[in-house]
Amino acid sequence: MDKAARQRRLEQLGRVCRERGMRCTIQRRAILEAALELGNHPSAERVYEAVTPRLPGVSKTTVYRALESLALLGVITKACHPGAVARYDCRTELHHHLICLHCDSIFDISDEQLDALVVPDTSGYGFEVTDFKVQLRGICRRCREHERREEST
Amino acid sequence: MDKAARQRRLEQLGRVCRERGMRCTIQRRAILEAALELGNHPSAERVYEAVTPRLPGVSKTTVYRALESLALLGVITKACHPGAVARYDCRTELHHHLICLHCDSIFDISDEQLDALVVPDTSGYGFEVTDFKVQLRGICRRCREHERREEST
DNA sequence: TTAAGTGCAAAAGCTTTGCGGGTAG
DNA sequence: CTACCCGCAAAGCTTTTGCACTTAA
Repeated sequence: MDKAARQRRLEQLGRVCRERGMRCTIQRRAILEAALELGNHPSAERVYEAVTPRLPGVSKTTVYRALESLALLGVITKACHPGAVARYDCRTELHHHLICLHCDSIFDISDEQLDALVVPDTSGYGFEVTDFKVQLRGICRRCREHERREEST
Repeated sequence: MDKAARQRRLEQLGRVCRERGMRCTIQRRAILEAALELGNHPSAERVYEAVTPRLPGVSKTTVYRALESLALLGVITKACHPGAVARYDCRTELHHHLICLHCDSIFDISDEQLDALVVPDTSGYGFEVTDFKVQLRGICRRCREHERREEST
């Protein structure tokens, strides 16, 4: 994501905060910035590492709380993946995930056909769909190469 | 899932174990049985509770390890959802998930249109897709009713 | 027989909570 | 000014690990 785009996201944060009566603190701004620069579905831990240099002394608690707040505001979203750690997704536009069942990596993928998916009627379940995401599960390049190397020995 | 179906799954376990040189222990059988009876995407904790009465003294460690093994064997799969705890999915046939962003519940949904989804070419990423799943994200009936009740007060 | 699997206890993460003090609006 | 937010420390959960013992094949 380029600098201008990140700038726009920070402005979005300010706007959304005002709308919801939440504060746009330097911590939240810095944490959003760091998450945007990291890009690829960082864990809270990774974000913490990235924020520390630009905001020395920030606490891990704050990172957790800020990410939760940002997700609540809809500025980022919680990512869904197999495994234990919560991961965050900084892209808000519709996109999908390649999930490696071996190393738990997540890769973004954009595809018009996937976007055009027809969401079925879920009113029978009383369920209100707000969003959808396609998970393509399998093995990533790195893990495949690893496996091949092990087989050849 | 009815008794006959569960029986078939236990036989599947035996078969797959033999193929892969893994043992079909009473623990693994009991843990699979418990997971099948629970049905709805149980956490390791829930499975542990369900196994205990039928296999007193089983350790939580074993439940974790057995679920991991069962997933490795492909007898169950790890579910992917937003939130921290690992969840397991006992249905192996193609199906999709309604995910409540509020309470993290997962509901199964079957839909031919979703099943017919065209998996895009991911060879450019070096990624080999083995499986896919559509996540429809939103708010479940219960959480919606909760919200409505709170608003009216 | 014997390698894979299990139980126990303890450690290792990841995440949340309570509280006093700080600060954006 | 004051309600919201932060940092700290400590607790709470889930999950993993090391090791000696057991057991399925």
